[in-house]
Amino acid sequence: MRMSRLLVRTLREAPADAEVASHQLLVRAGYIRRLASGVYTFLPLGLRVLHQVERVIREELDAAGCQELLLPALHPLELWEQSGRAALFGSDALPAMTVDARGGTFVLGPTHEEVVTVTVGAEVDSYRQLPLTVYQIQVKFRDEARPRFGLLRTRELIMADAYSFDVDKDAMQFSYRTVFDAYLRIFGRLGLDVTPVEAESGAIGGDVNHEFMVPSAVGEDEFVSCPSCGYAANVEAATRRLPERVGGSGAAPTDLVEHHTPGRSAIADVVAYFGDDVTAAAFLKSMAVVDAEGRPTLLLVAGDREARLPSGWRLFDDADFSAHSSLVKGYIGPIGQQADGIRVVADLGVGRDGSWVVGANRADHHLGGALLDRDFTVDEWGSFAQVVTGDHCPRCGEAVQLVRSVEAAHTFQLGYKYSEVMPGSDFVAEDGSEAIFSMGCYGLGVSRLLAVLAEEHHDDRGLAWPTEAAPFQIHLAALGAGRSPEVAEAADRIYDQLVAGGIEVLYDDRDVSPGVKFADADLIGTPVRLVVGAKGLARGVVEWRSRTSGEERELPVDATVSELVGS
RNA sequence: CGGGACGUAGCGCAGCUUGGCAGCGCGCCUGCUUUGGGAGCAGGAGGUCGCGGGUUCAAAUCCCGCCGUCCCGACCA
Repeated sequence: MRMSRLLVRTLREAPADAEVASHQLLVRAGYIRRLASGVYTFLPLGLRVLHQVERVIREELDAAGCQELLLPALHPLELWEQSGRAALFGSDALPAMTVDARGGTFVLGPTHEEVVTVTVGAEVDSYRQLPLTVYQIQVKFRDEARPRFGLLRTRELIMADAYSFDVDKDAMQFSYRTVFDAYLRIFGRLGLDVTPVEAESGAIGGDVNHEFMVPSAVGEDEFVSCPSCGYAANVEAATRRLPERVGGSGAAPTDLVEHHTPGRSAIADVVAYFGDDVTAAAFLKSMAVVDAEGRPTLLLVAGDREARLPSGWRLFDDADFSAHSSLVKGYIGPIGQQADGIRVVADLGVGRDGSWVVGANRADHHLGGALLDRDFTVDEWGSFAQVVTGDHCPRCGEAVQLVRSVEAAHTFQLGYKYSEVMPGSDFVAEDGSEAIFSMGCYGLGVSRLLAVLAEEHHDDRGLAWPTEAAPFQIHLAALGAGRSPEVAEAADRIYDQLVAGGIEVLYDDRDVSPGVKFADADLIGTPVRLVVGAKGLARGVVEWRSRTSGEERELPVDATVSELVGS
């Protein structure tokens, strides 16, 4: 590609709406442009990187035995009603993406489990056709409340999503592992340091699932990592263990004392009421929730910890509160809850010795001196506090640390979640009985990967793409070609021969000063820069330079092409 | 959805407090000179000052409403 013809304009300054390095550089180097908040155009350079990433994905998924297809981006709303997710997505997200057209109401597809299940279900009638894993690379739409950081969090995004169909759970787990491994190879080839972590499944559903995390300061996720045993889990799913108890505190039992605490329902406010002698750790945070089975539950966590709501649990809404008069919003406490049919579950940390300050279940009042087992009881113990750095690994007990990261992919063992609700998911099993698919699904954020790659591979001068993702392999710059026919002739010849040799070359044939060419080459970030100039030509060489390492070599003019094409 | 900030030429910004000819740098066009790390000189084009309303002799500037954009939080398939 001759740069004089390429649709690219590099910017010396980043636009004011770009906050993080990846966003600034992708815009400055002319890869992307914003059309609306969270909606981006891929200019030719950006599209080339996108195609490179897609190529790696296709090669690895194809090699793993997956088949590519393309599902519609527009889904009949009925499909979402059949799966029950139209309601699950709530009152705003899905309706915001519905389109009324002649022929019905459609949804701008946010994800494709429903469509793929009915599609494959219509084609597969026998176990002989299984196992089967299909994938697509497709645009998805999400009613993103807050688009952020350029391509990292958008309302329209490109995703590679695979779906496996198997005869039973064991076979599904084998397929899961196959795609899982393919994803690891994809990230490896793209030069990304990825950690698979245990995660919550959210609205996709299913049992076992993993997020593929790339550690990054701009990440919106955090995962818990154990340097000792390798345990890794999203903070939303991570659990901890308490160290062995060495003995009771010996603290004397205290009396239950009522305190008048009007308007102080937040822990920090109550702590302020008590002053310096009591810390947040002495308060019992009591949250009214509905657990995954729909049971009204009181969740207890020490006041200095954040609670972690397991998947499927939700906070009380106003209707729940009016149905349970024993729970007074803002002044909830555990005392006597079982009598009102409320199950009490507590984080392990609540098992410590000593007294607690608790809500009095009476407006504007708290109780001090509450003791476990004397004043309140716990029906079930677990790890319900959000894990923090220094907590103990649930597997090996060593101290864990938190790692900020970007979620690059998410894989799920769905099992029968979709096949039992979507029509056509049945097939005849080997023994002649009727069975339904055991499924897995695997999403990889393709457009987001551009941001992650740019974030991880850049310096203060610009981007520095890994070879597999680079828009071009070689950036060829001719210096002063306008006043030196020899330079122009040599550069043209090298360009033609490199292209003939199958190498993707960006040829800077523009009539601009050397400084501009060097600066643009650094900004655009092609792995190798070749410079043809009068200086080098006089000594019979062209200059080779690595964008990432800065290494420089001189190649004989006549051997340049053969050396580069050969390697 | 809650909190905050911003909106002036393609990009980055000043001007607004105290109302009075719409500016600067980069980029763009023409010419000449220059040419190994974002060149110099000369000339030029480009604006509904986000939109609507109000106050005023006069509004980029003051007031009201709306829209858009970014940041923090909530949410996140």
